[in-house]
Amino acid sequence: MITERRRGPQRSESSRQAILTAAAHLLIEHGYDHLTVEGIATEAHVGKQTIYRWWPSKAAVIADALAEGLLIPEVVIPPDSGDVRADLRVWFLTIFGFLGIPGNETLLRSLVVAATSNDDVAVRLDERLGLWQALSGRLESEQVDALLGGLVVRALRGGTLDENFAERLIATVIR
Amino acid sequence: MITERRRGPQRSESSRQAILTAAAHLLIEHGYDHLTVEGIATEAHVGKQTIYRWWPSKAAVIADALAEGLLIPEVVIPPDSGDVRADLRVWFLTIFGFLGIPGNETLLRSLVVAATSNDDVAVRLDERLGLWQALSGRLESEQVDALLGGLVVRALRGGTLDENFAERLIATVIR
Amino acid sequence: MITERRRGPQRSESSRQAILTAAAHLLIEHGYDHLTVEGIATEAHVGKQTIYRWWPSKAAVIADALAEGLLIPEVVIPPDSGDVRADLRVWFLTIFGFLGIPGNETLLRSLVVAATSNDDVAVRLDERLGLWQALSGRLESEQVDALLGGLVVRALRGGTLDENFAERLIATVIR
Amino acid sequence: MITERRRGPQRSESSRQAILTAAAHLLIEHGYDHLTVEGIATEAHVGKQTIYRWWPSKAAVIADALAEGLLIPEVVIPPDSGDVRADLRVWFLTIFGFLGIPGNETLLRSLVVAATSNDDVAVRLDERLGLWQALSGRLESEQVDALLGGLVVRALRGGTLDENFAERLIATVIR
DNA sequence: AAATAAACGAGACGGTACGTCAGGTCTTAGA
DNA sequence: TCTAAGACCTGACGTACCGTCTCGTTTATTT
Repeated sequence: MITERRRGPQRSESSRQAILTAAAHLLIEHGYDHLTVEGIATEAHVGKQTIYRWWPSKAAVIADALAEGLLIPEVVIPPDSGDVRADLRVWFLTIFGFLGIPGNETLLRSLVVAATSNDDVAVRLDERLGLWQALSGRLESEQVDALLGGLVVRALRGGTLDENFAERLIATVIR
Repeated sequence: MITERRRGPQRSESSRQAILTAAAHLLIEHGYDHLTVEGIATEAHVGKQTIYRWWPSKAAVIADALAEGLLIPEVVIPPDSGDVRADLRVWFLTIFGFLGIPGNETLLRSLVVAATSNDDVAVRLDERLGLWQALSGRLESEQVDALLGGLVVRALRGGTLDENFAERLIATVIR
Repeated sequence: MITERRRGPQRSESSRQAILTAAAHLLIEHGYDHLTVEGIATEAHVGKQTIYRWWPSKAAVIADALAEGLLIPEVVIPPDSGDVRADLRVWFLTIFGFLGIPGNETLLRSLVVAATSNDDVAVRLDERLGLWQALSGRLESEQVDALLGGLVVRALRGGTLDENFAERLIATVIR
Repeated sequence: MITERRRGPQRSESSRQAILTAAAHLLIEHGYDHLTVEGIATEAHVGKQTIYRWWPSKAAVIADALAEGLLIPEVVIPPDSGDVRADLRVWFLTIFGFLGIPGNETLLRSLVVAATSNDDVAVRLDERLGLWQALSGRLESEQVDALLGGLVVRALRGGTLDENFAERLIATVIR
């Protein structure tokens, strides 16, 4: 197979990385509103045009940063142990651990806003959370909606996210 | 007892109404981003300062517009018929009816973004949706979270919102 | 007569002065190209919009700075002594004195470029030079053209501007 | 004598021509400001670097375009008939003919701006106009300055350029 | 013939400035 | 003293070009 290569300079991988890293950092630090393309460009030591050349909007940059794992670490998707409730318990505790880190509640709000405004972000966020992959075929879609939605609503309301809540939410939705 | 009245003109009720109406109209028309204080002021034939004098942010204006019922009509909260599932079924269909109106999916996104960014909006939105009032004492909090979260996640994903989905979500969460 | 006054704040005279002063300074310092609206705004401690609100282009700002005498000092127009050649001799020497100051040859180039590109600047520059006022009615228009044009062409070519040249140019054109 | 030839391809004459032609066309069409190196490169189907490799600035490109006769056609310099005034009359009418073509007044402004900003352009423009060649040794330098300057000042002011004006300017300066 | 090197078209890069929009504050005249 | 109007400074938007640099190709001269 012939790899068709353009003539002329290739896209700079180092700039791409710098942009995504800067965007992730600024999102975590200052939130989605307050996130500016100029700020990203400055922090990444990059021209603004280099961002606009490759991404249509700052939301698209965030979507890529998500996909690269710069915002949410790889969620451990437990192997199918056969016991769905046990698998879910592990998943919830992982998420809770992440959300328990100071500042990450703000990050969650930013990501919800971004995902609500931009479908790409929504898709990447879903991938990151890994709930669908973990449960594909093992649960009905409305069960997944209820689990994920219940978690997010609880978190945004500032409710406590502990083992007890996980237990009760799982018990509510499964069976 | 003497009612202490300030000297000078009082707050103009007509301006207040004009501002809330304009804000609601512009939110529905153009979405939460693209909603600007200047735009509201212009549409309401009001000085910008008149907005800033009485509200700290555009989110606060939206919170008031919500409270006044300018964004979501009064949700019919069915009387406690004794049958929680039947009551929920009515509630879901009312909400689905509202979300089915063209443009209201965009409004939902705007409201989710606003509520995620601002607690006042979140509180007013909850009031409007009426789920908590309807079910206070009749369901566990994680059940309400699961129902509301499930609905919102489904709607934001663009999934179909019909009687069948309501039925299955209710069946999942209750019992 | 009733002076109809707008409601709201008036134009800030201090900002206007700061803008014109900054523009004059930057033009003298760096030349017409290299003169930027952003630079003027920064030096004048003024928002860019305040410039764009009142002037359509940087050329218009320069036209006003010229009119205010911030670029070329009041040219002494000698009273009509009856002897046109003597009056012209004084005028030329005044101009030569101005052009002899280091940096002012660059300023001349900037002004010629600005005047060539923008009619307002041309009119204000003419006013400042005062040749027309001084000689209205005493010379034919082609004589004035020849005197002014001859001076400018000579100056732009870098030719020496001294009493001798003035004498010869006057002798050429008058009589 | 050995012609020292580099190894590798020679400068492309077709690219050089395309660049000068494009520059001339764009200058005539859009004026000196609005003339961009990128625009020239695009119109000439040439890489930007090919321009920067051979010319230090866009002014230098214009100087070459002038020298090639792409902006001002060959001015017919009348043979020395012995009658300077008659020779000048012919020269003026030729120039007036050129300036009378619609769009060429704009071109004149562009050329004056370019010549004022860049000495090479000034030299090439002088060559093109041919006034100096025509009159070398027959007139004093201040006479040439007065003739050329008078013409340019008149033209830039938008004054009419006709036989009558030529006659009077010549009469003013010669004798 | 192979190796070498410069010129070419394309266009990505870090930047500067553009002209516009909006934010939140301040000022004025009128009610 | 509240209001409508709107000027002010600030800062971000998305675009246009700058002048430099980097590719992969083409072409002409050594070796």
